[in-house]
Amino acid sequence: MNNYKKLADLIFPEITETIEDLERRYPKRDLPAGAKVTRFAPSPTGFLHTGSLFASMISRKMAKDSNGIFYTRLEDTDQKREVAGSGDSLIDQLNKFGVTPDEGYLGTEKELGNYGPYVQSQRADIYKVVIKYMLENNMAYPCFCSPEELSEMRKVQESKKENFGYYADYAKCSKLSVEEAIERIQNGENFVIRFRSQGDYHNKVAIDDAIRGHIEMAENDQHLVIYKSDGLPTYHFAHLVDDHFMRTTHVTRGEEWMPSLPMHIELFASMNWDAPTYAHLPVIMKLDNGNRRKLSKRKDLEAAVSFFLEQGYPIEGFMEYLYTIANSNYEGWRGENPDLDKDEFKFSFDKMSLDGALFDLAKVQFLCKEKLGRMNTKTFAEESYKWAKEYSSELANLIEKNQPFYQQIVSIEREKENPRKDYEKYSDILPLIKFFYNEYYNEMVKELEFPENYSLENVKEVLNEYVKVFDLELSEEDWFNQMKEIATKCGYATNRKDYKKNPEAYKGQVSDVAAILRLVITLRLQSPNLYYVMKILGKDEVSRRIGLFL
RNA sequence: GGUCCGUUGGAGAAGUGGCUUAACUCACAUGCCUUUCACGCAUGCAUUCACGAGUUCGAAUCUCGUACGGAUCACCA
Repeated sequence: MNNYKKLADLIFPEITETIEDLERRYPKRDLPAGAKVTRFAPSPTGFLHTGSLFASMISRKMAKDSNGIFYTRLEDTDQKREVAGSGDSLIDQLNKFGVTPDEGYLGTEKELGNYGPYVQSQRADIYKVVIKYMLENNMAYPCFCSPEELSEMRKVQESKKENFGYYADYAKCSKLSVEEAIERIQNGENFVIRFRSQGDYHNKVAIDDAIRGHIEMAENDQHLVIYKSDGLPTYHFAHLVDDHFMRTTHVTRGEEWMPSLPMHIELFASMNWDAPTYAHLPVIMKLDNGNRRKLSKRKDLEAAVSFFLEQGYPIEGFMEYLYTIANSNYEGWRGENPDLDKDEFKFSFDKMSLDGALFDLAKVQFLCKEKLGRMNTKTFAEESYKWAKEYSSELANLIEKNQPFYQQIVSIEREKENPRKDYEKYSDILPLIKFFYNEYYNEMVKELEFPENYSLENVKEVLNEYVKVFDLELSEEDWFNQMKEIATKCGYATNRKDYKKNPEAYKGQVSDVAAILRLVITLRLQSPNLYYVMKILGKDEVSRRIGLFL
């Protein structure tokens, strides 16, 4: 037995499986030509980030468009940062946005597929098989350097203006003999395992990125840690092993990973494995004091996907926005195909921009207003109720009290060519429809004040005239003719042109007459079409409200 | 400090040497329509593509330099 093997057996005596065993256990996937296998691999450190949703949405779409597989994997190798329960909420939120995995981690104790386990902390033995192999072949070695030594080393490098890290002559433990390593381990010293890089910083590696095209970077020469003292692998090593054995073809991830690309390339090459195709996605940005920076969960509400859920932005509208920043030709396609499902659009990597888009809430709002405005009444009522049950008990109670009434309210100026678009999110509903409900009206009415240009006498005069002819059975046209008659009687112009021509001759115009009625009935200067509002409130309630003022 | 990436209006962008007097979408402004608001319609909003130099009959598009912005350099992912 050679000494490398002895070292490997000393560290991992329990591991008897080989790489070949793993290759057999996780065979190449049987998929149609060109099918992409993609993944979303979050760490359970909090809630779903908008940038992560963006990346996972693209991964899923790429797989779907090619009849491939999109799977999820939980990267929980950092126990310190782990937030209990966040794995489940990650999956839950992903599903809410329609980014549903075909395979993989589906929540605690739930997974689907033959390439698992899909939770990294449960894959320790798999990683160990590969590390043992690397140890046996002197591709990796134990390192006994303490954190203090390492930070000391970094200070030296900083002062000498050299590259930071564990490489070349700085890689002290790479120079240790196997015999010495064995001895120190037998003495119970703490250690990690590092990859023995063969790279030379002065050479270049050529890499093809699916989005950025051909790039050249310096070769990796860092002896990175692959196995931590807690027995778990680092990200880089888990990426190598998992994406190989899960047979990932395309790794789509944020551009913050670009600098570690040479490292990953070397890792794959050292094992003689084909590296996946990489696609480094632009990061969504935000303007902060004139500078762009990454959307930050700490500073920006929009960075957490839960914000949009809580506010009640319609999922479809929000995803529409993500699509427009993902592929530059999407908006044009949407313009030509307003009625097709967005899934029918085919994504391509070369229509992705290279620098990150500034997150544009105004555009999200526009798209959401579009979606909500064009929903039919039934869907709108259902969806808003679904939202209310989860996020606004106040609205939910109101709806439950009288569902048909609620449907009528939200049906105003809906299901027509140019529908009304006054909601951008479900949380906008309640404040805008409160006045329909007596319990709110009776409270709010106490605070009503007429604007200066409506004197008390004028208000009374108009209301008195209206009471005389009050009739809700009329057609909209006849109803409006009543308004005009009242206008004439009380000294208002019946149309805008007359008033503009000779403003001195009138108290105002019909719109002022309508405004008086509107104020009394809705307590607001703006409301949906008054005629419909009154019809929905009904004769009794409308006369009650007018009566209150007279 | 090293390395990599990027730079077309307020935002997203099209454009890859002449068809560009720089598409389209959002925002903004003005006007029209209108019982208010929202909708809708119309018009306006980069004489110029970060800057400088070069190549060319011709450059937003090619080359070089400068500036600016971003990412990253952990036993975090």
